[in-house]
Amino acid sequence: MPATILIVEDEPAIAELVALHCKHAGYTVKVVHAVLDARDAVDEALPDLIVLDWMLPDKSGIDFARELRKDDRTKDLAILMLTARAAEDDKVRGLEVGADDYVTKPFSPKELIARIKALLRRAAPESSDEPIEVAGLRLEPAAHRVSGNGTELKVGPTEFRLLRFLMSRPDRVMTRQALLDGVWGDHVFIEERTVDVHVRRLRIALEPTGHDALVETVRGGGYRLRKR
Amino acid sequence: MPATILIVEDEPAIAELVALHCKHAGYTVKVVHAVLDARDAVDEALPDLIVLDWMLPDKSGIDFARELRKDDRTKDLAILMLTARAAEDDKVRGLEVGADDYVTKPFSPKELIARIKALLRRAAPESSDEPIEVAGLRLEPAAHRVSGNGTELKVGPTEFRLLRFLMSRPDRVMTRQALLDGVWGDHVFIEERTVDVHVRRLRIALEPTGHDALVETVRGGGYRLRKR
DNA sequence: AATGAGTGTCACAGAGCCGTAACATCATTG
DNA sequence: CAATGATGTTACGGCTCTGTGACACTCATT
Repeated sequence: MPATILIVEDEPAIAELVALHCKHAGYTVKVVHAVLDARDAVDEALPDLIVLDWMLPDKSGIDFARELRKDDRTKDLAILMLTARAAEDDKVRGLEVGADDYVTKPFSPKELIARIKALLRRAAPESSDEPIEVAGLRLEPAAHRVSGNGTELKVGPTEFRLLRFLMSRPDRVMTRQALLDGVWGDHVFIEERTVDVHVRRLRIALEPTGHDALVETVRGGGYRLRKR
Repeated sequence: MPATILIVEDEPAIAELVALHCKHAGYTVKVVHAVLDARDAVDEALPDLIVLDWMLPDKSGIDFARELRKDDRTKDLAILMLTARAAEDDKVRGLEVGADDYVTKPFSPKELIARIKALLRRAAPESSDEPIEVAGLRLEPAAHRVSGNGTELKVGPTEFRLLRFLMSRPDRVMTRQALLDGVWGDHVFIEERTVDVHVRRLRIALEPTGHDALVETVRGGGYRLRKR
């Protein structure tokens, strides 16, 4: 049975574009243009995923996302936020208000669908604030703290996000592009080689643990965090 | 396997600039100056990506993009739109109907190439990421890792692809040409004997498993991976 | 203004990988 | 058994990729 997607988007052109691609991808689609209508739609039939614009006529998409997170019924609803480019990445990342993912406008339809699919596939939200433990490392998002084998590690901001991203998918080879997308955000123009430098900085930061080669290089592929 | 890029741009100076940078980045380039010519070019040889100017003499680039999206053959074609700065972001955002990304003029060549690279990478098809197990070997595409009887094996990039290809069709005799096509890609000019060398390297890589003759030679035929 | 941390980019060197040639060995055929 | 062709094995030059240190720039704090 096809998943249903609720699109909350003011601008008709974008709403139509998104709806078109979702339909084409085989999903059932419902479009509303304001938060008020969105509430009704959610009450009426719980969708599997909400594509939510950041800027809406009656209320901020963020507020609506917060609101959804508070309600038990919609607490685990997958939310994909649409943001304007002006809304800087850091801002968005800093405000992480419960959206499971976000896409900046203008977006590629292909990318949008890919992210929707990804969200629907994994029920578990990845940006949880729960501590992660992998390979003897412990990362606490809330406290912004990393420790390995009991000792606390000094990890810079970028390295922290990099490590978090790697730990969220241990044992999996991440291409430099994937890391750029996941750690720095899409639509950012940074040399791929820059990833190498931050990987080095991360490795140095992880040295006090004693374990070396926690972050492995896959030649021609990217990097991978050892699971154990 | 260089990707081919079709540039649809009226202004000669810009067309040349873009073409130059694309060529320099190793892509095959074709330049046309109007939508009419672009249609022919697409019909003749499907490009991997189109750099499309917003303003064209005979027809709007947007209309052409819409047109491309409707055709099944070109539905998933990567489109990078070039827009004048005058066309303000909001306008672009609103009207954006199928371009995968866009760059405003004047643009930095670096950014342009970065975006092109990103688009082409994203367009690359992802083959199944499920682990394969054959003859005591376990190959995990996502982790880019091979293990035999519990021990991890050190396998180079080409050998990895070779093994993956063989494991995906166990017990089946693969000619050297089939291996070249499947592992190296079609239309690659490489000596068939090179396959032999990589098969040897693969055999060496698989030695730690204890089992020998996992990769069998079929005289006059090619190679085959034993199923068990 | 000075300082220091954080970041992105670059250049260089070394390591690893690749395709090929050349020679050795094996299988098949007569 | 000799001849012939196919395959195994090794070595090597060239090239790509990665590690690493240095540097400039920004931003916040002093």
